Amino acid sequence: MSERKLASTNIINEVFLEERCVLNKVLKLVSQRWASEILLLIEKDYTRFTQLKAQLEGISDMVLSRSLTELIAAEILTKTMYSEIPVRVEYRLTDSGRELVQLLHNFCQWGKRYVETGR
Amino acid sequence: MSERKLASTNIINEVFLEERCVLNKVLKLVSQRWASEILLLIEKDYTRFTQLKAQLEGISDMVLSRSLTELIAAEILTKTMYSEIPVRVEYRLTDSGRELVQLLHNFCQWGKRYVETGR
DNA sequence: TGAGTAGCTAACAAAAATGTGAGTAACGAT
DNA sequence: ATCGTTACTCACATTTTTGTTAGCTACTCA
Repeated sequence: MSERKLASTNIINEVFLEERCVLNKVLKLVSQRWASEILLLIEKDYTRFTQLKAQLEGISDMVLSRSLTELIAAEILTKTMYSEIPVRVEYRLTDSGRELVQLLHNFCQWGKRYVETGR
Repeated sequence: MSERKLASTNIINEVFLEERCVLNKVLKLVSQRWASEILLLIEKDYTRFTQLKAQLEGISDMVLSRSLTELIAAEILTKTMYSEIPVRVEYRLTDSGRELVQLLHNFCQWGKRYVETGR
């Protein structure tokens, strides 16, 4: 309590882990709230903003938008805008995104076998 | 700003996702800070508290202890205490834990192929 | 002119995750 | 009697994640 830290230990630890194994970056990405569901929905062909929003009860425009932006930055999704009226925007999985979704399905199966016991 | 929420939207959304697919519970578990590294270290036979701590630069006793407790609660790890002097405690993977670690290796490989491009 | 549609964004607030610092137990060695 | 060891635990502070509210654009239809 005597001195202040210049960089938060929180970040130092995060960097330590991310440099130790890229796994930690991957987990951070997909474990963000809504991220995995968004990927699964897009895989099932819910490719538009409004379609995703309709499936994700409780999400706000802003939160959905922020999540999509992060997945695009990670090159897991692409965004295509069509000059129609009103505007149409489609989100799709990249090749790496498609592979990632397969890994998510594996986690899901693991969970069904070992977790599936109430909250 | 006019009214208070009885249950936080945060929790409502979390429950929505966890009920939608067990995947969300699994991700939450393994994406907790240090969790994946702890599992990988135990797989490599760093089974004691002090051994783990020595490998995880920057972690405090309390944080390591909390992480281990959560992994035990999820039945991914077991804890065995030996009445020696001083006390010896060993953490080991359960069967489901061993399977989970395999899935983590897959994620790691995905990351090596597609992320591995600086922070 | 006013309402509706699709898809956003910024500033801020609430909540959860993560970390700190000090303390504990039980025993052996000095 | 005090120190060192291993393996913790508690109350609380900090930082990050997640959500809220109120906007905006650009165009169409009535």
